[in-house]
Amino acid sequence: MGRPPCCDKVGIKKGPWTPEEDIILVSYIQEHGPGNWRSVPTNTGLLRCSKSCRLRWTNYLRPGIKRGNFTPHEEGMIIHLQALLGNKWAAIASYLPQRTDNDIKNYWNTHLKKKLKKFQSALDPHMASDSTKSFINERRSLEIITPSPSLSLSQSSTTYASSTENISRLLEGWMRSSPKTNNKILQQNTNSGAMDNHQAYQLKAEQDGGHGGGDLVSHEEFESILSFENLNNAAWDKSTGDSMPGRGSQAAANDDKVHVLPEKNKPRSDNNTTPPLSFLEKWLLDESAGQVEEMMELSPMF
DNA sequence: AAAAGGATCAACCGCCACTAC
DNA sequence: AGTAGTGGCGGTTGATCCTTT
Repeated sequence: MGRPPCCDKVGIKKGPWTPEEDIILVSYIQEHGPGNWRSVPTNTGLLRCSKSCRLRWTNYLRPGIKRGNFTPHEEGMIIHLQALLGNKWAAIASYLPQRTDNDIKNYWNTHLKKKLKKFQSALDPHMASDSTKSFINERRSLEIITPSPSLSLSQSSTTYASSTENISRLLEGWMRSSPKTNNKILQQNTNSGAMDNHQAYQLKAEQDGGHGGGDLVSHEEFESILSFENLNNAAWDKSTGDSMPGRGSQAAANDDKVHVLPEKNKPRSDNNTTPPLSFLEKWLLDESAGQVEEMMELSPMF
């Protein structure tokens, strides 16, 4: 007997999410907090599987996600962590809380893998088959005598583009495309309290043409709507008694202690090769992040 | 300008781990 | 201890965009 599907496949919508669906999901989570994904499709009327809702939230909609180009520092962290942990994208993502595991995985597969391959072949054609790990270790032994300045993760995020901005953009485009539907949802959400005053105001303003130029909601304003404080206030602990599962709680604790890996994010117990985290933390944050950066600079092809 | 091929990334799938009963 | 339900993870796919010819 196989495992039953996570949801009834009949009538389940697949494929890219529409702005309308995003709004509904965000509104719901804002009110109830993330978690209990099983009930999300039922309670929202979304024709999506619970997994799909969770994925959409964690990979795209949740606050604190940084999108766009990876900085050299981030690249370095990923290369380093991949060499240490292997393809444990969630574990790697916990060290880069503004990035999702999916993003990191995609970036690795589309960019970094090639870069490293090139770099390895350039170093020594015979080395092409050597593992990234040995390469990194070699670099480490070379660089350890020239320690880099300490790095704080916060400094890597000057070009912060949170999902709140994504959503505000989304709202912007959405309002233009289907004002009728939007009016309906606006009313529903406003009535149900799922949308707060600011959101309602924003939608209304857009509809009234008040933002002719298509200005975005100010970052601070929108951030406050979807901030973790709000989510916490809303119903965080209602969900499962958990703090936000997975990387969310990381983002919430994203100030200066991001390198504390939550229990659920720790590599699975079958991965016994993972070095102690304290070691990793120290190494990555104090020492090595800059090393790979330098490595990038060393090679004209990076 | 159009076609072909490559790159990118959002989303899906299947499996595993954890938890409650 | 066994089972079912749920969430989380990593691999993969496929649609779309971009670049090259």
